[in-house]
Amino acid sequence: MPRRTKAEAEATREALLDAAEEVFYDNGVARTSLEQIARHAGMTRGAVYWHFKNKADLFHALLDRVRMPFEEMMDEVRDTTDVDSPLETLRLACLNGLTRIEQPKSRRIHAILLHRCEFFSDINPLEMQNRLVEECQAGMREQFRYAHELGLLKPHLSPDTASRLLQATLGGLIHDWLRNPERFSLQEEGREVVNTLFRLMRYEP
Amino acid sequence: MPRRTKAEAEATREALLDAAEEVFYDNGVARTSLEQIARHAGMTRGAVYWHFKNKADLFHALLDRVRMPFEEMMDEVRDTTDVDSPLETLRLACLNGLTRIEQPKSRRIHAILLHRCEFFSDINPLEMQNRLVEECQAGMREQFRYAHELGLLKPHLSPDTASRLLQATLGGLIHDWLRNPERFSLQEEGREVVNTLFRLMRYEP
DNA sequence: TGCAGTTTACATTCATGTATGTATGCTTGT
DNA sequence: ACAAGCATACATACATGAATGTAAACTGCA
Repeated sequence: MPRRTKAEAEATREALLDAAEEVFYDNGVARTSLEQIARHAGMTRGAVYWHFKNKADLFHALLDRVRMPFEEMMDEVRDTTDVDSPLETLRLACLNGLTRIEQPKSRRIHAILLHRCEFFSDINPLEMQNRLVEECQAGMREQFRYAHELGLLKPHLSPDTASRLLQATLGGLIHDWLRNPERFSLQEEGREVVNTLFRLMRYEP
Repeated sequence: MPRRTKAEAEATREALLDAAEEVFYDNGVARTSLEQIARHAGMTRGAVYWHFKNKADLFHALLDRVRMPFEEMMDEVRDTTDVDSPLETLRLACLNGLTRIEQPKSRRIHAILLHRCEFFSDINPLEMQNRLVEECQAGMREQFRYAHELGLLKPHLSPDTASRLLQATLGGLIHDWLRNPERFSLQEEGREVVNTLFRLMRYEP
């Protein structure tokens, strides 16, 4: 019995994406068939092929639902708090990122992108990861340069190295946690690591 | 034309593993068929099925060729240099690790494990990664505790946090680099990041 | 000659894409 | 206002190709 109205159709589209997200997360992208996804959403493959061109198209649609650019996170911090130090803004944005990635939806998507998909058809997850990372890196470097000009960084700590260090640490933290969320708490140990790193980088006479 | 002697058979086994390594690296594990691997080694699937039970078995054999435990790296450093500070030993071991992972063989295997395989049949790459990481983490924590007792760590920097920080940074660095080795040099920027982190953690009156 | 090593041939499974069927909603002419 | 006709939103059926595993045939050393 087909859904008819526009709203209902949109609902099944979302249901299919939700289903894909869960099944991808549980079984990996390569191992899940469109049949599995459809069944998990209470539909058949016909519905999938109606809403999406193919598996790759569905995958793109999945990622589009959760993308959160770095710059927006910085802006968000600046809007909601009144710190004027770039280092503090950056630190809060990082903590913010950790919190976001704990949300089930965001967490599943990132886990899929990082650990549960290889390249297939026209999709290269490594390129996607790279885009995210480089964008993030650029934003961080800008803040660190600003902090450097203000003399807020430890002497002999170049903005470039600082941004690479933070980038690596954050990336590693998220990788590790997504790989096994039970191993440690992002909100406790994770924040502690980030705060510690900033404390080490900040110049205090 | 079948290979006959034991040595020749062993050679084709290695050739098959080499082929698998390359094709897995280029196309991902899921997307490569045993046929592709065999052809790439100048053989047919029959040879593969003679030497390995199936794809999963071949995959295990691949990983077994390059495993390098953390403890051994620490021992290696202690043997070849004469530093008595745990922090220095640790730092050198890390730099050592960066150098090792640049070797084509090691680099390909790790890239496959981190970025080019999802779970399939009885294989769960995430578990394998976890084993490596936890083992490494335990070793680092031990060294940091020792350094802490000797008063070598910055005040307010707990050994646990320090080890988590280093672990995350190293992991992130390696992830980032393996994802796109052209983006930066492990030997230059990578070492610089590690050295900087140790400089920040070390206590110097 | 027997057997380790390798090829070839074959049966099976399974996912994909597409074509077709169909029921419902929407629109338009009157 | 209300059918007729068309578009939408699916389900079903089928054709295809690709990968797997296995069994049987082959080949040359021992």
